[in-house]
Amino acid sequence: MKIATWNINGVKARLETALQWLKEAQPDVACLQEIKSVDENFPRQPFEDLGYNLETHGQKGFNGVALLSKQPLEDVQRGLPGDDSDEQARYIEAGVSTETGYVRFGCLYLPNGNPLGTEKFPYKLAWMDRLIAHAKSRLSEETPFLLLGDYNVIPERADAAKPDDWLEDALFQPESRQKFRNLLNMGMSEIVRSCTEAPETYTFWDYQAGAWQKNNGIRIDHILTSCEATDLVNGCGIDSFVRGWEKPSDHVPVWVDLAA
DNA sequence: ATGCCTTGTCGCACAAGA
Repeated sequence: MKIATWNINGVKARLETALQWLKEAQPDVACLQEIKSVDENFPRQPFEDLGYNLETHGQKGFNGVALLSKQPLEDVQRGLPGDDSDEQARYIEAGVSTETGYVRFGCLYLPNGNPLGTEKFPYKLAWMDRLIAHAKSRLSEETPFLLLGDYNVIPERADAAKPDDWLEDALFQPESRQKFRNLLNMGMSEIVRSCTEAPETYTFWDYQAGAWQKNNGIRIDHILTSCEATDLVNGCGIDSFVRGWEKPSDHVPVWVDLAA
């Protein structure tokens, strides 16, 4: 099965682009971020017409995540545990039954954290602590589990075309990168890096200053897998061609193919 | 050094993104 993640930057603005990509890429599961829609206004019908089951966790104007799946979505969980006062819609999790068992996946939109010096950066770090705690709980189940999404973290210098431009940015702070590594040190695998060592592998290009044309990108959309999920990985990819389409998102889809 | 674009909200500009 093919599981993809994509920050679409607005489901209404991206509707035709998203449908076109789904028809071409044919993911079994798609994790969408930044839907920027409340649940009741999400354009469900065109996705359902393509054969997808759909679960959303939205809010007005900003953020918002959604899951699409050709198989029924089971045990849907909205919101990241650990802070009942957090009203930002940034996490949704569910599972699907396959011929070989059960695969569970979390779709995340990790806080940006900029600008530094405001309450936004500690919110990002606290959110990452909650993600680490939740991952620890899920990993203890010793079943195939994936965390896919827009992490808003540049893990290494090689993950930015111009790493020095990001030194004062929340995406590349030592604290952000350390907490990302904490997830890996718990035993999760970062799939794209383990599938390819190709240089200039990015998932985001700013709309401004011709970043796409200059390939001035960063790699911030990631797929992390539990050991049990890592064992199932057949391959992965980045659909960077979507960035060259009309009316693109500034992010592109990233996917993993599982023997499940 | 700043803005460069884009989206959504709602108003005819602004916040937020990264």
